Amino acid sequence: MTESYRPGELEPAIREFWEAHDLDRAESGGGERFYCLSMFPYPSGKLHMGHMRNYTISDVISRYHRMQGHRVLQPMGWDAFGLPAENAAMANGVPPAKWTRDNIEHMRGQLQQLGFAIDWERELATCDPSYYRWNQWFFLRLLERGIAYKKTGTVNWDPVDQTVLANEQVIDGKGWRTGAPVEKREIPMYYLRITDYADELLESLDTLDGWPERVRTMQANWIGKSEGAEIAFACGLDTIKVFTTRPDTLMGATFMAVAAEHPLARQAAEGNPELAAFIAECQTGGVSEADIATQEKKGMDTGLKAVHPITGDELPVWVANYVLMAYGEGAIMAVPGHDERDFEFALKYGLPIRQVVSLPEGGEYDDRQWHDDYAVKGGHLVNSGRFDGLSWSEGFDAIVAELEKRGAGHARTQFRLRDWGISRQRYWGCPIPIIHCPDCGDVPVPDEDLPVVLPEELVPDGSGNPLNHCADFLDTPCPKCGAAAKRETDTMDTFVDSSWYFLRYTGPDNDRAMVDERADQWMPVDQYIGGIEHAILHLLYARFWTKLMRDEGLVQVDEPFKRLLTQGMVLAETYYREDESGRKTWYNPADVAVQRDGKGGINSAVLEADGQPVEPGGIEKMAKSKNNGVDPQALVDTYGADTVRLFSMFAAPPEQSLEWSEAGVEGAWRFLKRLHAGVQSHVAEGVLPGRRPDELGPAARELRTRLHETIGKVGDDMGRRQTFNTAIAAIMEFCNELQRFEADDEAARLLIQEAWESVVRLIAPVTPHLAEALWRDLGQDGSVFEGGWPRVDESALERAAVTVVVQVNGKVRGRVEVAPGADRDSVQAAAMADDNVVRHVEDKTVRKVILVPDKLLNIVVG
RNA sequence: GCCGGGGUGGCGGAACUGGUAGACGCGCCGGACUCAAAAUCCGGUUGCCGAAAGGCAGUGCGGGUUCGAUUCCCGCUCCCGGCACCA
Repeated sequence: MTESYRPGELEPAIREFWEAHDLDRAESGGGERFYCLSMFPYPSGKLHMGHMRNYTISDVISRYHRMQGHRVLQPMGWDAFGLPAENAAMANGVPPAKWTRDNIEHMRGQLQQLGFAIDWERELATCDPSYYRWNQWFFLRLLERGIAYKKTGTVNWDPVDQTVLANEQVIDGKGWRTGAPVEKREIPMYYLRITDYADELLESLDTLDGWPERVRTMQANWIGKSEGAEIAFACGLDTIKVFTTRPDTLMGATFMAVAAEHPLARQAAEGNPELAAFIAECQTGGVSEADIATQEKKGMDTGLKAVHPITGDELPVWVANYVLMAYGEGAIMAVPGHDERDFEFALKYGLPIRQVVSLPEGGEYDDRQWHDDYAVKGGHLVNSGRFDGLSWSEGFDAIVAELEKRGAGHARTQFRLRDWGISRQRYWGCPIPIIHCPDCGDVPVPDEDLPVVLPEELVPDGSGNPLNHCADFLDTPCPKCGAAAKRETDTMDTFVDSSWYFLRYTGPDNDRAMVDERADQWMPVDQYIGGIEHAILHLLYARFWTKLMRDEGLVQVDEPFKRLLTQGMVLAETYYREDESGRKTWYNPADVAVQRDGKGGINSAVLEADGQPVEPGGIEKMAKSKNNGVDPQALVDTYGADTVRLFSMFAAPPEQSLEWSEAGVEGAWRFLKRLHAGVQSHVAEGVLPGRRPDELGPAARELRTRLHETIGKVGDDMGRRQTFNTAIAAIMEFCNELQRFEADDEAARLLIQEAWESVVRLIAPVTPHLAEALWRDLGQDGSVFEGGWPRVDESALERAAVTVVVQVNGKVRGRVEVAPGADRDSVQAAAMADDNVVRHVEDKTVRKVILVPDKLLNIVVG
């Protein structure tokens, strides 16, 4: 009588065993160090499927490396500051600190139930003063070095709540709570000079060969290095400076456009109420680039004239809403002939459009209809006076040289990347350690007074930062002169917190330094895993911060993350009902019963609670707004952690989005039951640990070949390719073969023992609890994670014959068995013994025969 | 709008360097076991034609390169991620 698989009993017992043997500690064990890091979670309340997936990937990689004999660090912490805690506080009246810490408690318990080999002694939370004091300390160093500086920046302003809004809180140009049209407002903020590092951040992308190409491309485009020219246009007594990537088109500049915030626009508006009104109109709406880039292009003539630096022509100066103050100089020379946005604007306002570069592919230029060819770099200059006939690149150089001669411009490199504004007008964040003194100005908090501790009992109400009304925090003597002064109430962008947490994990207990020598021992992170949505901002800031810490002499690494895996999103079906006013109520998929037709399509969906129908709303990213988050906890309770882990690794490759499916979880559960039963039935006949078979019959030899092919494939999939879905598929496939195999002698039983020992080790990174239990059932001592990774026996891979596919004109017509390495003529001869092949070849002339050795033969006839 | 990625059976996906399209799993169909059901086990399952052998079509759409294209190239389309204050 064999035991059945009961994860509810098995899993906690196995976790106790791990804990008793200290298996999850990074410092335990020997071997090379391997730092496996997952993006730490925001403690939003409950673990969601995205977390589950992220940490399972990380755990599979960690355990795989542990089995390779490495000393693995897999830490965990909490990205604990941020907006959702303030929103929860407004909704429930609970201070963000309490809400956050309660969530951490709950989520830590959930993570522990999933059996992740996390070194919990290194746990950290960014809202703890012991962590954020080092944000403050380092900020002061950056201030000393001139990397941190103060200037104004544009924010979304809700005129009713009198508060700054995050981009997320601006919906269709209106405040999310008040519905009031949002305004742009200029306020003073602290910035970090990330642009000083733009070149290095761009160039060292080339060294990151363990990163996905798409992430490197996105970062390179974000940094956006472009070679061009800075050109000065005289405008009365002022000068309008512009940057252009196409100085070769200078002779086609027909007007100038400046941002609404540009000083010249302001100046021109003083005597021009119509223009002032237009500029005010430009001040409405959100500040996000997506909003600005999609809004209708609008502009107004300022009446000012700029002088073309070469022709001396007067160009009208317009204010245009598509010119960004934050990019370049806040002004452009408009070349409608060769820039799509300028073209569209010129067409709308009847401004001249002039072709100055011929089309590279020839063809007619039509100034009523834009074609993408007009912006292509190529062709030669036309309508450009003495520059006519030069190629576009010769024209580029000649015009820049001419501008330099006249003192009106020079070649320049421009980055799209802007300096990083880190000030947030919010309570639940790391206080910026500055004191404002009426006499001394902005005074840095002295190091010995750090940390500036955030009061934790405040409850924000939506109308601004409660720190502004908290006298205990606000009032403090000036460190310089001792006079009454006020603390800065802005807090830091939470991206600051997440830009160096991976360094703190290496020495979280150090209360005298930000990091110590242990950082250099563990860094760089060997494997980083996180959502693709972080491909640009977080990863760029973390790279930047690492370089800042390097330049401060705190660490030696240039780049923090050697290898990066960007996991896809977790998606789920959405369901809703619409009321008369068109307002949608979203229902959680777990509460909806779906009837499917015979072919698998959805017939009907009803809410289980009332049996009434709900509408399917499509498959979307699991999110609160659509109420389609599936709680992993319920699944863990039903099936155990191993089943949920197995499904989430099996359902899709890690980089792709994953559609949640309860039915798929059932499949994973069935496989584990079969695996358990298979091992048990072998064990029931007696275990034979450590012995290997020799003399095997043909069927057994084939099974052993398949076993060692599987070991090779799974190792490659888990290590090099990181396609855990195909690794699991290969294990399942082999198990199917193994369970069909019947042992008829001692050697075959030894093979079955070898096979189960190998299967258990191959699956161990994915389903660690079950694997650990089965390892012991197979008569092994100690932990499966200390038992090593199975080795491929090369001699088992040799086969007597291979199957070669035979094609005629590219269509499969047969298969032949030949000796490995058989040459073209002998494979062709074998193929001509196949009736079906002969039928397609006879009566025709063989024109060509192509052999892909051991795989395919294509006979081309005609 | 700009940058990046994706689209393959009823569904999730596989096919790694241009070489058998659909591995593995789900679902469905049939069968075994059972008084019955569940669980489990066995078989089938891209579509069309065919009793079968086999044939034809087929990887979002339109074209191209090649003996051979899911894979490479050109054009389109739809979906997803990011766009600097969501994290």
